[in-house]
Amino acid sequence: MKFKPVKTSRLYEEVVEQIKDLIRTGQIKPGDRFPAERELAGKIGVSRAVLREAFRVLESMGLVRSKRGGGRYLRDFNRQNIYKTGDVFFNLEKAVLLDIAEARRLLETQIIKKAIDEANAHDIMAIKEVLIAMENVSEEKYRESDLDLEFHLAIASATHNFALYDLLEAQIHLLIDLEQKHLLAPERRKELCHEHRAILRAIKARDKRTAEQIMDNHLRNLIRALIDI
Amino acid sequence: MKFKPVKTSRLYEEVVEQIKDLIRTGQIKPGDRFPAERELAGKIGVSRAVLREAFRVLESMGLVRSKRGGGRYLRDFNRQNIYKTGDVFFNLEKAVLLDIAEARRLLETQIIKKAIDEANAHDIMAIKEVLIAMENVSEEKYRESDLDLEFHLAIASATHNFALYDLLEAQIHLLIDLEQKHLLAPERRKELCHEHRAILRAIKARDKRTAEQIMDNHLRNLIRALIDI
DNA sequence: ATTTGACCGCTGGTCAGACCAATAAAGGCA
DNA sequence: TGCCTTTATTGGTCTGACCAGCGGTCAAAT
Repeated sequence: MKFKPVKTSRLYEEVVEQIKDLIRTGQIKPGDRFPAERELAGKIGVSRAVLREAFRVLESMGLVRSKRGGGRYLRDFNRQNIYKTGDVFFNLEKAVLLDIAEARRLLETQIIKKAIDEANAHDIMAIKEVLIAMENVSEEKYRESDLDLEFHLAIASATHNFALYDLLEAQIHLLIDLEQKHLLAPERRKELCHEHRAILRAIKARDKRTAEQIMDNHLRNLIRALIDI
Repeated sequence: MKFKPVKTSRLYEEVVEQIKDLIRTGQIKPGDRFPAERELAGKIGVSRAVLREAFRVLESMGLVRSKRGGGRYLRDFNRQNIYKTGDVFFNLEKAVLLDIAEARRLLETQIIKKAIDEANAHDIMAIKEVLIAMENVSEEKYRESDLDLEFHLAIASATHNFALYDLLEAQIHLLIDLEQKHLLAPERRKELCHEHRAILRAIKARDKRTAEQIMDNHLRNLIRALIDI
């Protein structure tokens, strides 16, 4: 039996999203001042307390600066740690995405080598399972799931270094909507499976050079596709 | 003239810190329930509103789970993205620190190569300036500043890829108290300058192999020191 | 004896209104 | 013109109130 996710009943979360939308859509730009607390609360239709809770969260993410007596301002967050800001940037500029994808490529070429050093039979089995699932699952289910990403994370997991895992996870998270768009074409899926299989083979053979090379190429393809979008 | 950090005039921030302390010191362990809102507010001596703002922040970091009618619980955050949880873990276990340091090593060996590809004269000058400052600054000022870290960040900056920069910055931030402890011995400082100078030389010569090798060794030293602690 | 359902006390969620403190702009004075 | 005072505005905090979900109690129904 499967049930649907229950709706979140937290007002402040919704408010956070609304404010993030203001930022995303550029209705408020870095340096701009937000409407006064009381006014904004009235417009959104929540109490001051709820609005403040929302702003606290944004504040702790470094997006907003509050000045008593002054007002609230959107900080200049572009040149700021994107990994804390999180999912504000749903539509990152292309140049930023390219940077992230490139960083991921460099990261994963290291991860695959480390994984080959550290992986045990159990790890390899886990990777294999993800791959098999990806090869055999129905078109529809594939579209719903992140099997491609899971494959990469399974490898990161095999490093037995959770810092590397977290790093890659954060990286992938920022690229996720992109992947969804690009990686789901049926013919691309076949290619992916092919490349994944080759990677797994190299891992099994403990062949670092080959594995690194395939992984590197694998991710360069992603970057190339990104450029074409 | 240097001044001490100004005391934060935000109550909720202080409360966040207090709660983090509860977590750090293990007075509250994953799965445990927090005291009821009203009770806790009374004990800390703040209003409910302030306490709630603090919990919102912790909640948005994934540390706490609130259940209406149930209570607030500390989540099981060890197996969770450490880069969002941030500075909760001031005293990370050694194994975790080793993971982070290792991840940093792998990251920086990539960064240095990328930097050599992308650095322009201005970037190199910036790196050089940090190095010179580190060589000439007085013992006392050195102890106060993060010149060693700045050197590494200057290199990351030379990649012209801000994702890489952010990644390294986050990584370093997690190790910062460690560095402070270890890197400040006067004799170690000389070594560091020596190694840094060699790195800069390799960058100028666009010699990737040498640069990578020195950097790798540089960071392996850090890891070794970590093990000895 | 077991199930059902109403009830009650606890918890977090939300609200409205009040006052304080820092800020910035308007106004007054030299 | 330039400095100082005043004042309206803004965020910061507190209080007390009520709502809504959760879990246990306990009696009525089966």
